[in-house]
Amino acid sequence: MPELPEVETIVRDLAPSLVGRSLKNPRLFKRNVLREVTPRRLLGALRNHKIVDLHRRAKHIVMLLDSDLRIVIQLRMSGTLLLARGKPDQDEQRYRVLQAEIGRGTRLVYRDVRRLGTINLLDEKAWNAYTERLGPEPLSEEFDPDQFSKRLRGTKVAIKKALMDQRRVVGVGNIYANEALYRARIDPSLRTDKLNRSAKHRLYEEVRAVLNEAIDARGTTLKDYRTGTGERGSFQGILQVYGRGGEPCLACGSTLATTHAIDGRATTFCWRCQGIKR
DNA sequence: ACGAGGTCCTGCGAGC
DNA sequence: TGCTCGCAGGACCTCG
Repeated sequence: MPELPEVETIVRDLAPSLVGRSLKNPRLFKRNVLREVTPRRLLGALRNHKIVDLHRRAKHIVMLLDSDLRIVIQLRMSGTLLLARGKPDQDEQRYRVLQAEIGRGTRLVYRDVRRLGTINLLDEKAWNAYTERLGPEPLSEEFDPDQFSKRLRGTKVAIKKALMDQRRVVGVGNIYANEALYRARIDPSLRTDKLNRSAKHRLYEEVRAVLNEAIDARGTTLKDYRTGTGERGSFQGILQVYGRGGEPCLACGSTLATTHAIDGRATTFCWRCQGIKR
């Protein structure tokens, strides 16, 4: 679930407690989230190095250590990284994947119900090679409508699928793709090469607006997502289309529809506002 | 270059 | 109550 706003919220919450610190007693409970790295190497890196920076790139949490190594966490569907104190509750015990102590009775916990998330340990070269394949950050200052337009070139896939393609632009997943397309009044199934200049410009604006608003609301909690301090986000109460199939459109009152025709993912839209032929 | 579909996982609600 | 099925925020792969 976590998309850009959720990952950004977690990183902002955790950075003050983690940067400049080293972790103690790291423990790995489930090993199938590890990709290229072995448990031994991961735990060794956590044990022996201070955290010098924590930031977000795309939907990844990047923890830079005081070597050229970084621990890269991709939360995917149900991963969450948070600080916990006191006795771990049942859920934590059941779903924790990795944890480490940061002192004063506080621990850093990576929990993941479905364990589709991934943890990697990459040196600078491997990280650069990886991140170069990803698209630009939609909230960066350099990201302008022109760059967005260029990124959408050369494909006939549905605009919703292109928007979620992390090689074109990063950070947008199913929830915010639905929201941005609705807000920009664009048919999610429209071929990307058929979007006119004005539609692309509206989409650019709405992608940025919805991501910023979701960050302000500390993310969308449908089920598993928690902020870095273990709380629920609040954007789920502000969603206009996602999860509202069968309910009235907030703008025109038409009944919102849900389809799985685009890439097999739930797409909810308004026939009238998004100009879709029945 | 594209769409379709499978894969990694567990939980949950619907339907019987 | 208990079962089976399909679906859930993501990203990767193969096949035709």
